[in-house]
Amino acid sequence: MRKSDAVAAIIETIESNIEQGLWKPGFRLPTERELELRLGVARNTLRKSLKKLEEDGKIVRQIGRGSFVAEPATSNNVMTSLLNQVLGSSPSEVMEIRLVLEPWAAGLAATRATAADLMQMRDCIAHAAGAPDVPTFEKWDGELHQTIISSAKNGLLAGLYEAINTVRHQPEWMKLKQRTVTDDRRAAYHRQHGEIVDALAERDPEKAARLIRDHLIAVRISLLGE
Amino acid sequence: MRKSDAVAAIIETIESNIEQGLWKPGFRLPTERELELRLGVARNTLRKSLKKLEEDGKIVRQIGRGSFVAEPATSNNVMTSLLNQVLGSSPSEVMEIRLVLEPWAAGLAATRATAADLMQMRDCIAHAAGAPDVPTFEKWDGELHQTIISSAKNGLLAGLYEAINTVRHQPEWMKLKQRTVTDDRRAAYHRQHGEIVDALAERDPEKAARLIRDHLIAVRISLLGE
DNA sequence: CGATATTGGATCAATAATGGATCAATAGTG
DNA sequence: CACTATTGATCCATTATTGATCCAATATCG
Repeated sequence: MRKSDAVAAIIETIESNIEQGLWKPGFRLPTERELELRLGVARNTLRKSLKKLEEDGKIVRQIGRGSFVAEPATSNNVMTSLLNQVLGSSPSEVMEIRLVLEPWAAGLAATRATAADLMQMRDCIAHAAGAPDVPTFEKWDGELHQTIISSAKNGLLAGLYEAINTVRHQPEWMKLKQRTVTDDRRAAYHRQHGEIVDALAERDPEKAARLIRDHLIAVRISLLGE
Repeated sequence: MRKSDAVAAIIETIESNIEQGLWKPGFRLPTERELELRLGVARNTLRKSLKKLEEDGKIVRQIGRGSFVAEPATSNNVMTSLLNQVLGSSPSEVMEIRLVLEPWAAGLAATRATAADLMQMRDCIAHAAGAPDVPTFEKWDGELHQTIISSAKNGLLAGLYEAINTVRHQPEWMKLKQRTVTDDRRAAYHRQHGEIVDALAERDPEKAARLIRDHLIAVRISLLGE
C-alpha cells in the first residue's frame, strides 16, 4: 500500500462528517473496531487520527463508553448543570463566593442604588425583624441581600446571585439555618443589616463593603464554625 | 451484543412522552417492573435512566408509591431567567464581573491548582497560539480561563463562570471579537496568558491576580475602548 | 388495626463491549 | 540501505448491561 498519509485523510473524512452535520454534537461515533473496517485501515492508524481529533477538541473519547462528537457548551446545557451544581454545593463554597461578590457589589451599590432601592432594603429589614420563625426570617434576609446586589445595576450579576440564592430553598441549607440562627444572632444580623444600608445611604462604598464583609464573616462563622 | 447507550435512548423515549403531553404532570408512570418488559431492557438499566430523569427534575420517585411526572419547578424558572439574562447582557457587564471574579479565583488557583491543571492551561495556550482563525482562538481562550477558574476548586464558582462563558457563543459577542481581536492583540494576549500560568506555577497568588487583572483590563479596552 | 402485596432503593457478580497501550513485522519512500 | 508510516496482534482498564437478591416504604385488603 502507498504511503499517502492515511492519518490526515481519515481526519478530513471525519471532520467533514461533523462539519456537514451528518454527525451532530453528542453523536456517538462507530466503534474503533467498526471504523477500521469501514475505512479500510488498521486500528493503530485510525487511533492516531482520533487522537489528533481529540486534541483539537473535535471529539471526546471515553474508555468503555465510546467516542463522541464534542458538544459546545450551549447555554441550555450549562444552565441545567449549573442548577445541579448550585443544589449540590456546600455552604462553605457558597460563602466563599458570597464573601467576594457581595462586598464588591455593595461598593457599587453605594453609588448606584436609587432611593427606591434603599427603601426596599429597609422594608426587607423590617419584615425580617418581625418574622415569627426562621424560614420567614430567611426569606426576607435573602430578599435583602438580593436587593443590595441588584442595586449594583449589573443585570448579569443580579442573575448570578439569584441563582446562588436558590440554595436557600435546599432542605440541607434550611436545616443548617434552623439550627444556627438563634435569637441572639438574629438580633446581631438585624443591627448589621441596618448599618450596611445606612452606609449605602451615606454613599460610602468602602464602609458598605467593609460592613457587609464583616456581616458575611459572622454568618460564615455561625454556619460553619471558625 | 453492542453497547448502544440504552440508558440515553430510554431517557429520550420517556422525555418525549412527557414533552408531547402524553404523560402530563402528576401522571404515574408504569412500574419499573412493567417498564423493563415494555422497553425490553434490564431493570438496572431502566433505573439508571429514571435516576437521571429524577436528577433533572423531570420525574419524582417515591418508594412504595411509584414514579410520577414532576410538576414544573420554581428553581427551573430562576435558571431560565438567568439564561435570558446571560444572553442579553452587555460586554460591559460581563467584563465588570470577570474583573472581580477572575483575579480572586487566580489567587486561589495559585495554591490549589494541580500539576494536571497547569498542564491543561499550557495546552490551551498552545492551541490558541496555533489557531487558524478568531473563533478557534476564542474557543481555546475561553477554555483557558475556564481551566484557571476551575483550578480554584470551588465547584459553584466553576459553574457560575461556565454560565458567563457561554456568552462567547452569542453572535453579538463573536462579531465584537472578530472585529477587535487583531494579530497584534493575539500576540499580546498570548504573552499575558503565559505569564499568568507561570505565576500560578510559581504559586504566587498576588502576582497571578495582578497579571490576570491587567490582562482583563487590556481585553476590556480592546472590546469597549477606554 | 395487622398481614400481605406492591413499589422503588440498593447492591453484587458476571459478561461483553469499548477505548488505551504496546510491540514486532511489513511495506513504501527517499 | 535507513527511515517512517502502516499493519496486525495482544493485553489492559473502564464502562454498559444484564440478572439476581434483598431491603425499605407505601398501599391494599381482610
